[in-house]
Amino acid sequence: MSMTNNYELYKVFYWAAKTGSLTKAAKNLYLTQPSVSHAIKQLEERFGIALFYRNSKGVTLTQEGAVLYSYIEQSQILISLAEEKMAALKNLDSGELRIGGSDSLFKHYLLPYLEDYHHNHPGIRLHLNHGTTPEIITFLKEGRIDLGVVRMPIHDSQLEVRESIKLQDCFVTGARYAELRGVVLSLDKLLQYPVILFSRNSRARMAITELFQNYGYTLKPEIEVGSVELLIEFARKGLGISYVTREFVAKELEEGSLFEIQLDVQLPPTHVGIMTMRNMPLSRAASSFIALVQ
Amino acid sequence: MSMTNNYELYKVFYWAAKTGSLTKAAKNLYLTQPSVSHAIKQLEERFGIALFYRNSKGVTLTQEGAVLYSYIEQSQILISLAEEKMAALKNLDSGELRIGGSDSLFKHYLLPYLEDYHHNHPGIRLHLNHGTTPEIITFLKEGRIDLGVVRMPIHDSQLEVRESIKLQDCFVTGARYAELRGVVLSLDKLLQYPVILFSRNSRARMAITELFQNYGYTLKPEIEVGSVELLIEFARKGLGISYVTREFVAKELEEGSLFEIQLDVQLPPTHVGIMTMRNMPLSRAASSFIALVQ
DNA sequence: TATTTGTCATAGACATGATCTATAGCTCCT
DNA sequence: AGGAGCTATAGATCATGTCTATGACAAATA
Repeated sequence: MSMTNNYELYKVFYWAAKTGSLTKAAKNLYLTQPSVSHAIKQLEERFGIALFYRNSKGVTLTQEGAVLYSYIEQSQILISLAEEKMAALKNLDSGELRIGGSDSLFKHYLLPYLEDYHHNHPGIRLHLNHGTTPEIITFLKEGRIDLGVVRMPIHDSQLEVRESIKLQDCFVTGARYAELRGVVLSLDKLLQYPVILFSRNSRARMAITELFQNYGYTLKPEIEVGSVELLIEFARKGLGISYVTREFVAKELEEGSLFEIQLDVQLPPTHVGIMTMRNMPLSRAASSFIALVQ
Repeated sequence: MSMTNNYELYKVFYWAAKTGSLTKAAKNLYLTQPSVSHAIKQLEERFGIALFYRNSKGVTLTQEGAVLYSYIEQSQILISLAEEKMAALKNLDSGELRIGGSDSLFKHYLLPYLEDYHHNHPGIRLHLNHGTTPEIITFLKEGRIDLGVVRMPIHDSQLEVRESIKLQDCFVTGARYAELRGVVLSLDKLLQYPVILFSRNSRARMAITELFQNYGYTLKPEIEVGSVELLIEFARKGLGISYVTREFVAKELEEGSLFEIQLDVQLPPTHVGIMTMRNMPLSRAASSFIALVQ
C-alpha cells in the first residue's frame, strides 16, 4: 500500500508544472528551490517515471508528467475552491440557516431578528419550518433544522435550551365588552363570556386549560380559530374574549382596539426557548443568529 | 513560515468523513486514532469551523463539513485516478509512442518490432510519422515524436544517437540483364546500363552520387521512382538496375527474381540510427521500445 | 572567448511537527 | 454496574521536510 503518499508533493508538482520553473514554484509555496527539487524527485521515484524535462530555462512536463498534471490540476483547483468556500462560510458570506418554530413566533417574535440577520448576511439562505413543538424537536433530531424556537418549558436531555424573552399570555377583548374594562374578574366569571381559543393543540392552550382545571373549572371555548390573527380580529369584532400572548397584541392594546381583562389569579408566564442539539457543534450561521437574538 | 496548508489533512478528513469514524479512518490510513483526531482538529482550527459531530458511535459531518466534503471527495477521487493512471503508464498498460522515420525503414526494418511491441503492450497507442531525416530531427526537437529512426551518420549535439543494425546498399537487377550475373563491373561499365534511383533527396542517394563523383564519374539515373517498392518492381521487370538496400530485397534475392551486381569497389555500409533528444528523459514507452530494438 | 546570470541538483545539518503510546472521559448496551 | 465501543488529551520521540551552502551546466551578454 501507499504508505506515505504525501499529497503535499502534488501541490509542489502542480506549481512546478504550472509555472514551468522549480524556482518560481518555490516562491509561490514559500519554500526554497532545493526543497521543490527534492519534492519532485520524490514523486518521480515513487512513480518510477520522469515527470519533467530539466533545462537551463526551467522545466517542462514529460508526456507522463502531462498526464499526471491533467488530473492533479483539477484536484488542486477543487481544493482551492473548497478553501474559498470555507472562508466564505466562516465569514457568513454563504451557507444556510434552518429554523423551526410556530408561525406566530416567526411573525411576532423572530421577524425583526430575521430581517436584521438577512440584511447583515445576505449570502445566508434562510429556511423556515413551521410545526408544533414535538414536530420541531423531531426536525432537530433528524438534523433537518439547526435550531428550534418554541415556548418553554422543554425537557429533553438531548436538547440544549436557551431561555429567551418572557411572554405573558392574557385574555383580551374589544369594545363590545367595554363594561369589563378595569374590572377584576374571577375565573368563573370569565367563563360566563364566550372564550375564543387557538384551535391547534398548542402548548399555550394546554397550559390555560390545565390552570382552569386546577381551580375546578372547565375551560371550553365558544370559538376556536386557527391563527393568532383571527384571535385578535374576533376579539376586536366583539365575538368574545381571546386568549392571546400580550406581547403579540401590544399594538392593539396601545391603540385601544383591545384591552386586557384583569383576573384575580396570576396567569403563568412562559419563556421563549431556543433549542439546539446538545453535544453538536452549531453551524456558524446558527450560532451567530443565536447571539443576535440573545 | 509554516504557511504549510498540509494537504495531507484533507486525505485524513476524506477518510474520516467517508467511513464516519476516526478509528476506521486511522486503519485505512495506517495511522493511530489519536493522529486522526489531531489532524481533524487541526483542520477545524484552521477553518475556525467545526467539521464533525462527535458521538459515541463515530463522527458525522456538520453542515459546513458536508460542504467541504463535497469538494474534497472529488479532489481525492481525481488523485486516486491519477495514481492508477501513473501505475498503468509505468506498467506500459497505457500511454503512447511516437516514432518518426522514413516509410522504407518503417516497412522493412521497424515493422516486426512494431508488431511485437504492439502485441506485448496493446494499451500503448502507436503514432508513426514519416519524413526526411531533417524533418524527423525537427519533429524530435519540437517534441512531436519520442524517437526518430534514420540512417547514420547523424551529427547534432542536441541528439543522442544509438547505432542499430548495419545496412548495405547495392545495385540489383532482374532477368533482363542476366548476362551481368556473376560479373564484376567497374563503375563506368555500370553507367552504361540504365540506373534507377530513389527520386527523393534521400541520404542513400546522396551518398552513392558522391561516391561516383569521387571516382570521377557522374551518376545520372535513367528513371527515378518514389518508393522502394517501385525500385524493386522496375528492376524485376527489366527496366534497369536499381540501387537498393540489400536487406530490403532479401526475399527477391533469395527467390532469384533479382540478383546483385558485383562491383570492383566497395560500397560504403550505413547504419540505422535511433535518435532521441539528449538530456531529455525518455518516456517509459520509448525506452522500452528502444530496448526491444537493440 | 570570457563573464555573468540564470537554471536545477546534491550534500549535510537542523528543527519542526507528525505520529506514537498511554490514558481519560463519554455514551450506549448488556 | 460493568463492558465495549467511541473520541480527546498529554507528552515523548523521531522521521522527514526544510534549510544553507555549493556545484554543475546552459544561455545570454560583453
